[in-house]
Amino acid sequence: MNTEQLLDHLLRISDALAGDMDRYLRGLGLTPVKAHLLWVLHGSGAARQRELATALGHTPRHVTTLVDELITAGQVTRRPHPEDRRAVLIELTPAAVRLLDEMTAERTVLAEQLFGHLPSGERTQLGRRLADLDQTLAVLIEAQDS
Amino acid sequence: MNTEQLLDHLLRISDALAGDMDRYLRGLGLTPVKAHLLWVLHGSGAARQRELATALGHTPRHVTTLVDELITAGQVTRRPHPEDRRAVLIELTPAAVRLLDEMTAERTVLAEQLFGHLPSGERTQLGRRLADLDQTLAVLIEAQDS
DNA sequence: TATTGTTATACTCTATAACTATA
DNA sequence: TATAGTTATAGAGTATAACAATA
Repeated sequence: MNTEQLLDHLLRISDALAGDMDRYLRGLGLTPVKAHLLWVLHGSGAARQRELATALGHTPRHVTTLVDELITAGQVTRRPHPEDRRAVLIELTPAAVRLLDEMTAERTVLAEQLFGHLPSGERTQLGRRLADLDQTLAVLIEAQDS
Repeated sequence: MNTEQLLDHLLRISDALAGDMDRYLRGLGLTPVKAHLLWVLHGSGAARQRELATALGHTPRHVTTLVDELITAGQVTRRPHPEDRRAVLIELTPAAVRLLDEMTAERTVLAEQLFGHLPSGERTQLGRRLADLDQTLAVLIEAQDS
């Protein structure tokens, strides 16, 4: 098997995975960016919109829109920052926490479907390869950015 | 290494790969769909817009827009279908053929950067795993669609 | 003077529907 | 009556710039 065939497989897998994720998120009424925003909040607890914008790599203006829509959907709340009257704090609602739990469970199922049948030794080996690829790509992209 | 860690790596690789492709295509003045359209033409030769719409999974209306823009960019031409006066035939220009050649070369380089260092035996083994994943995902997605 | 977030505006990508010319 | 493609229109997602309130 030559390197181009390997890349070909990898690209097809990426496409399928991304498409699958997108469909799943749409089914929950989330765009990929909104889901990302919820995950960021899940990890950090309450956050300013400015912080969310930085974490997501989007404009503050865009975060305003996202937060507005997530509030309408009942997944986050906005409240004044106790110490900085310019800022607001965004927090997950209990409904969003439940949603994220469900997404985590779904992800566990997918992981099991994809890799569950591999014997432990092969899992380890595949893990090494994937970590390696992950790393190589990060380096390549870093290099391009400069 | 557990299955979730494997999925985690795979998702990060997918993201990086998709982002990298997108940036590269933007640099060439192409959106992912336009690049796809050019590849379809590369494979099929001249084609009707209706055929392109089906191949890309998009609406005929959208193909009209894409073709308009690709004509402006000098990458395809539109000419009347010789036998069906309702239809038009879309063809690649020599400039587009050169562009696709360049993209192919770029892809070869990436494949080599990602997998070139692997000894042949490990390449074969990784190839099997990836083909397997590819297949598993296809089955899962098929199942969801029904 | 700098920062947080919002109002106003616009651009890109994609979709639906109605229509014209032809089969 | 059905098909190929276009005109008209609209929606989602994202960006820039100008601005108000606060630091």
